Amino acid sequence: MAAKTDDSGPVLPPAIESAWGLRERPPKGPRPGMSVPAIVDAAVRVADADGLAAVSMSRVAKELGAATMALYRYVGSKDELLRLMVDTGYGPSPGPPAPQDDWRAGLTRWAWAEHEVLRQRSWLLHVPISGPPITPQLLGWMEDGLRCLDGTALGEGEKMSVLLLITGYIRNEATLTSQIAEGSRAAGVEPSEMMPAYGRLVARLIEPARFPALHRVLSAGVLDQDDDPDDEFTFGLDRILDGVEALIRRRSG
Amino acid sequence: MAAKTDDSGPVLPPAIESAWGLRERPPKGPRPGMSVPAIVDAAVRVADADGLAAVSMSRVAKELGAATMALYRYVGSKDELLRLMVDTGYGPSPGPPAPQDDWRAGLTRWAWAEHEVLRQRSWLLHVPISGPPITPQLLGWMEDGLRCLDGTALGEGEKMSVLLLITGYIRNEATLTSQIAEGSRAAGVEPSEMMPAYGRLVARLIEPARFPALHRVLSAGVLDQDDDPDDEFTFGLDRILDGVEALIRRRSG
DNA sequence: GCTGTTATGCGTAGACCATACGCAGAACTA
DNA sequence: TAGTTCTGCGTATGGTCTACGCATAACAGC
Repeated sequence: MAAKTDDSGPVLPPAIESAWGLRERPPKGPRPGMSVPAIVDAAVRVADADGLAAVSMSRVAKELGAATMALYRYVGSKDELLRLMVDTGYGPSPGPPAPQDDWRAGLTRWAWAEHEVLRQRSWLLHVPISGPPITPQLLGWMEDGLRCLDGTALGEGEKMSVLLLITGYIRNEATLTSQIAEGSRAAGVEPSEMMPAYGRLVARLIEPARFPALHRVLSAGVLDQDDDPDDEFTFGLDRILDGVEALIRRRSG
Repeated sequence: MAAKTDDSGPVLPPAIESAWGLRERPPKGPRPGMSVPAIVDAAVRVADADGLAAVSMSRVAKELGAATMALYRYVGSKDELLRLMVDTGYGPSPGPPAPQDDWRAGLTRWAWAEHEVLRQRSWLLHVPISGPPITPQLLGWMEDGLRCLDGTALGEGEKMSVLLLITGYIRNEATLTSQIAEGSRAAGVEPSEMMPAYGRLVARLIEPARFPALHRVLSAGVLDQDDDPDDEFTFGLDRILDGVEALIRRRSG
């Protein structure tokens, strides 16, 4: 977590302060042989290649040709490194909404951008997040999302709530999708066969009398057709945006 | 993950089959000194008391007065134990909707039930879930949720999607809430002071010119008032249900 | 240029963790 | 009674994070 408090408020770990550019190198002592960004980049490279589980301090150090313990001069703990990895992994935010976009078009574009990041870097979903965002790029994403709601009749608190709602949805959807992908790889099943296999398994386990609704869903073959995962994403997103739209209309009227 | 496949489809790990009551004790050999449920209960007890991080095989074994390796006669791996812990941790599902409830009232009650479970057992959120539910109680929750949508004009696939949307929202909301609680404990800050402290920290970090929308939210004091977390939950849930309602109306009309 | 201060790189070691393997003995069948 | 099979679990392997302390490098001030 972030934060001990002193008179000037909560205090950031050194490595995160340096991500904000708030830290100058002390004039004395030997020149550092590495840098926080180099370490974070190496860790991200490992995660991209072999998944988050492969990210150990020794593996990252090896990637850099350094000794394990050398890293601890730059990051306070592995948790801190993970936080910085998330910031780098998300990358720069997609930018403010285009001028011609209304709030819905803007948020949709924003949502797809996050969706795309999580699709390409599913290890981001496995990082145990331990608090609200405090790193520069993540706050950039938040800023750009909030801007989409500029000009709506929502209160500031409501804008934040809406954004939380949407980003939560995106993460959740991405988590489910990546679980299917990882599960199919682990079981050696074609990704397209994963949900049908799951459906058959559940059908064998449940008694129709005790699980009538579930049985009906399975009988309808819902899990057998492998529809485009993007359709599923669009479905949920549209439901949520419909709900937000209803709220905005109420506030406007 | 679940599943190797043979002719009869995916196959369950033994301990999970036994959770479905599909396994009789072999007639030979010494009588087992423990049981899968006893192990799972002990693990749940540890998680309830000291969090998921405290759940190690040796700690669970100690809880039972057994040797670490003895557990592996009952569960195939720690992952399997975690899966069973989730099933036990969720507990029995809240039951089918009351007859007088419409879909919205039913789903609202269902959502609050899951919300309550996750509030009391926040370690459930930290279990890395590795696939769709295959344990009895979890499928019971799914069944009861689906039943709330019986009688609506939604297709079976849409019902499932709606349920996924809602349960994802609940988990997400609970995750955020528990992060605040855990963060405040870790930092030694009053829970009610957590978000204000976060607000002050971000306000110090960001330049208003580069983060105008975020700055506006902070200036509005959104994070300073500690509103009832239940209100936040209600807000998001109502947004989503509004969206679902719009869909149902469209399908009906 | 010398000395004191401070930071870096990193080796060692400790405290955990999951779990593969194999053996002794218990409880059943034939 | 002999054979089979399953349980309990001791031992050992290889992995994790990270606390600590030492040698060395680079600067500041005299």
